[in-house]
Amino acid sequence: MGELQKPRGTRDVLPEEASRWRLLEDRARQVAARYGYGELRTPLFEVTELFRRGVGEDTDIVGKEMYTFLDRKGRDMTLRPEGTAPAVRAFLEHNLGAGPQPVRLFYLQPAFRYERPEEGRWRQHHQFGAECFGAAGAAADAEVIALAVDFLRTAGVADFRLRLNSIGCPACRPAYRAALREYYRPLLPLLCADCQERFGQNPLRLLDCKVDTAHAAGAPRTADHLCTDCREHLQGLEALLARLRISFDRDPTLVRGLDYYTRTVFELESPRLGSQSALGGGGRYDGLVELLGGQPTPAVGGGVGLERTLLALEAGGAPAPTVEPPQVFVASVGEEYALEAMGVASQLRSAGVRVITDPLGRSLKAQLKQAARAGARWTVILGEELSRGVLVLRDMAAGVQEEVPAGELLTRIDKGVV
RNA sequence: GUGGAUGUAGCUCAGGAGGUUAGAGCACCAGGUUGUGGCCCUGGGGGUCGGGGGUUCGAGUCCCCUCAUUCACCCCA
Repeated sequence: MGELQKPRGTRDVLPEEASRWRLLEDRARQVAARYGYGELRTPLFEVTELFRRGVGEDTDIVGKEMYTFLDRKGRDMTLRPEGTAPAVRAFLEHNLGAGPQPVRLFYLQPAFRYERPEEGRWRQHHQFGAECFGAAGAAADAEVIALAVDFLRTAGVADFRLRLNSIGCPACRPAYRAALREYYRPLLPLLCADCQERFGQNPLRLLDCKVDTAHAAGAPRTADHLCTDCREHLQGLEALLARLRISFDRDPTLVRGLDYYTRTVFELESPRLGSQSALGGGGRYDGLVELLGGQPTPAVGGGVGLERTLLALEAGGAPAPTVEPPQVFVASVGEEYALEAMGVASQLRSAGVRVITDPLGRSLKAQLKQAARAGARWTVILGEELSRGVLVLRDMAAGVQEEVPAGELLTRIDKGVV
């Protein structure tokens, strides 16, 4: 390795892999269109304050994972670590709340988090996300979840699990939080160091402690402490998912690390991915729009990680899509015909044919080898017969060739290639 | 951020408990065919042995540091 390497936790996508990416992105756009979501493109960076307020000061993302820098005028900026806060900002900045509701937006974009990289977790990753503003009912939750599930299915991910929970709302969460504290207080000395901290800051996250699941198992359950509205919302969502034939597991320990969620939270996970198993996730965030300065607006959203989707596809043995090979290789015999080759190639390209030539002045033998390797259906050979106005057209698969008048080349190829 | 593993050609890997010019297969290039590919034969180009420092007469091989990857934790996409 040289001294100049890509930054830690980032990846290069070479042509072969890029075709996988294009396919996946196409699928994402198709699915978004089928659900009526319009594409949103926001800047790669935002003022840091947006994430501090939007994502939450106590979260891991804001606390230790942001790529933050001062610009030349000393303004505090951050590479976007997630998509929801910028979407809300754009929703407000363009006053989308004034138009027809709900407002449905999707994005296909990178996000940046300063974490320790490993397989499945990178410092720059890409998300397909969807946000729905202005719909308070469970139908919107179901729609966003269905969209994410639909995307994974359309992409070809064979098996994944949907986990679902409700973490309540400002009306019922305080009481639940208090109940949790009451339960955990006597256990406090037994908890892991992280959990001792969580106890004070965000007791809900005590639930997804993996160090000691025994404690969480006996803890008060969210479902038993939801207010009537939240309980009905969750029941409504479950009924809708059942109607959509989307199976799910209720998981009372599912909390998620972002502060803005209310009621519904969900995660999609793959059994094939090892420790970074979440393919996607999301939830409802009814308080966020107001928190960022707008009118109270219910909203729900979610995202799916593209890298992890690709990993799950490969783990599931999905075949790699092929790069489109050239249709024609134009070969020439000797330097004197190299110019002619460029001309013929140019003419074919104007007609929309995918053509390559040999820029290295190699032997005909080597050129045919290149043609075969590149997967060209035809090889055009230019040599002395050009003086008679003909060239040689070789069918690479069949291994046969014939002389063709130069003027008929395009029609011959068209017939064969189409 | 914590703990562990790994790091030799483009790729997959050999290099017995330090010893002379670091190897193989595949890939790449050329020749065998003065104008013809996929097979075969012959030859060739490629390596700061991840990087730096140290021990030693001598280090790919031992020690330290560092970088990268990877496994788990943490967290999430």
